[in-house]
Amino acid sequence: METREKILQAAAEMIAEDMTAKLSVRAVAARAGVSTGSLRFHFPTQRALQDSLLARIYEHLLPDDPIRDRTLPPRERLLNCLRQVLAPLGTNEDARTAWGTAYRTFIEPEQTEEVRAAYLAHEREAERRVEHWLTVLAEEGALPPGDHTRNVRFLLTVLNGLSVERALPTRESVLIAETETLNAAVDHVLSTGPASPAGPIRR
Amino acid sequence: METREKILQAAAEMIAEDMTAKLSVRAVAARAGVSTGSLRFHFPTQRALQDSLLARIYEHLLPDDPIRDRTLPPRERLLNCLRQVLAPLGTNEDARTAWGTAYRTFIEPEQTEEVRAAYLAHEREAERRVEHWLTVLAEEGALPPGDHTRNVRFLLTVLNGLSVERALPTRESVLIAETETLNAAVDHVLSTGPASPAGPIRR
DNA sequence: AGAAACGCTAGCACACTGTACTAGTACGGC
DNA sequence: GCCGTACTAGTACAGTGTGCTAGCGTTTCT
Repeated sequence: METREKILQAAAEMIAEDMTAKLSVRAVAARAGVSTGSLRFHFPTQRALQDSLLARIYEHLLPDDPIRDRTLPPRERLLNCLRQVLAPLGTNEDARTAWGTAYRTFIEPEQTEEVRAAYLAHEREAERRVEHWLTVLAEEGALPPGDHTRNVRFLLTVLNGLSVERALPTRESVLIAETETLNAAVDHVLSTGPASPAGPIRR
Repeated sequence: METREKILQAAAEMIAEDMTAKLSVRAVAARAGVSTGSLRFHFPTQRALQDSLLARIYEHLLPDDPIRDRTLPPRERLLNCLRQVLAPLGTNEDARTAWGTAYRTFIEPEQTEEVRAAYLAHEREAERRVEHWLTVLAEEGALPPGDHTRNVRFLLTVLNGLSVERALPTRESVLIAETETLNAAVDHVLSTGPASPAGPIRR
C-alpha cells in the first residue's frame, strides 16, 4: 500500500477509536509505520492532514441516502444525513469559493424579487430534505409525530453556522468540533419533540 | 506588588496588546518578572490562569452584564446575552452590508497568516464572552461545572447560523424563528451538561 | 550508457508547549 | 531555639508542529 494511503488509514482508525484523538505527527506516523518526514512530505502541515481526512471520511461515509438504513440507530442516520449536506462544501479553499458564489448571488446584489425567489427555492429544498428525514424518523417512533418546522429551522441554522465556519479561517481540529456540534444538535432534536414550548421535560 | 497580581497584570497587558497572544507559561512569567514555578503555584494549570484572567477582564470591563441580573431566570439571561450579540448586526440591509465586510475581510482575500490572526482574534473574543456567561451560570448552579468548550462552540455555531440567515433573503417572521432556535440552543445547553461523552465514530 | 532530475522516505534538530518536581527562602507561632 | 507553612526559583520531562538534510529508487534527458 502506498504511504499516503497508509497514513490516512491510520489516522482514520485512530479517529474512529477515539474521537478526541489528537492525531499528532508522531502518533499517526508510528501507527502507519511511516516516518514523520514521510508524513510531512505528503501532508505539509498538520492542518492539511486533517482536511484530507475530513474529506475522506465524508466521502467514504455517505454513499447514498442513509436515512432509511435501519441497521443504524436513528441518531446516527440523522447525523449522516446532515453530514451529507455539509460534505459537498469541501474545506478551506473549496468552502471559501463556494461561499463566495453564494455571497455574490444571494447577499451582495440588489434584493430583487428574482434573487429572493432563487434563494427561497434553495431554502425550501433544504427544508424539504430535512423535513423528510424527520418524518421518516417520526414514522418509526424515534421522534414524536407532529409539526417539525421548529426542529427543521433549528437544524438548518446549525448547518448554516457550520458551513460558514468551514469557509472562515479556523484553527485545528474542525473535525471534532463539527461532529460534536452536529451531535449536540441531533441530540436536542431527538430528545425534545415538536411539542415543547417551554416545558422542562428533559431526559 | 504581590506575585499573583503581577502575573495577572502581565497577562492582561499581553492580551490587551495582542488579542491573539498565546499566554504561554514562560512568556507570562517572563513578562511578570516571575519564574514559571511561581506562576504554577498560583495557577496550578494554564486553564486556571485563563479563567482568572477572563473573570478579571469581564468583571472590570462590564460590571452590569445581563448575565448577572439575578432577577431573571438563567435561561432568560443567557438568551438575552445571545440576543445582545445578534443585535448590532441589524436586519436586512444592515446585516447584508455587515456580512459583506466580514466576507471581504475574512473569506475573500488570500488566507495569509495576517487575516487568520485577525479572524482568530474575533473568534477568541467571542469564545471568551460566551465562556464567561457559562461560567457565571455554572457558578450559581444553573449548569454543571467543568469544561464548557463544547457548549461554547455549539452556541457560537448557532449564532453564526442566525447571523448569516439575517443577511440572506428571507420570508416573513425571521424574528420568531430566530427566538425559537435560540431557545432551543439555550435549552440544550442548560439541560445537558458538559459531561456528555464524545463516543467513537460509528459507521 | 551515463548523468541528471525527481519522487519519496527516513531521521534528526529546533523551538515551542504544559506540567511535575526539588531545593531553597522568608515568616509566623510555639 | 525549632518547626510548619507560604512562596519562589529553576530545572526536568514529555509532548507538540515544523524544517532540514541525507539517502534511496526510478525516470528522463543527453
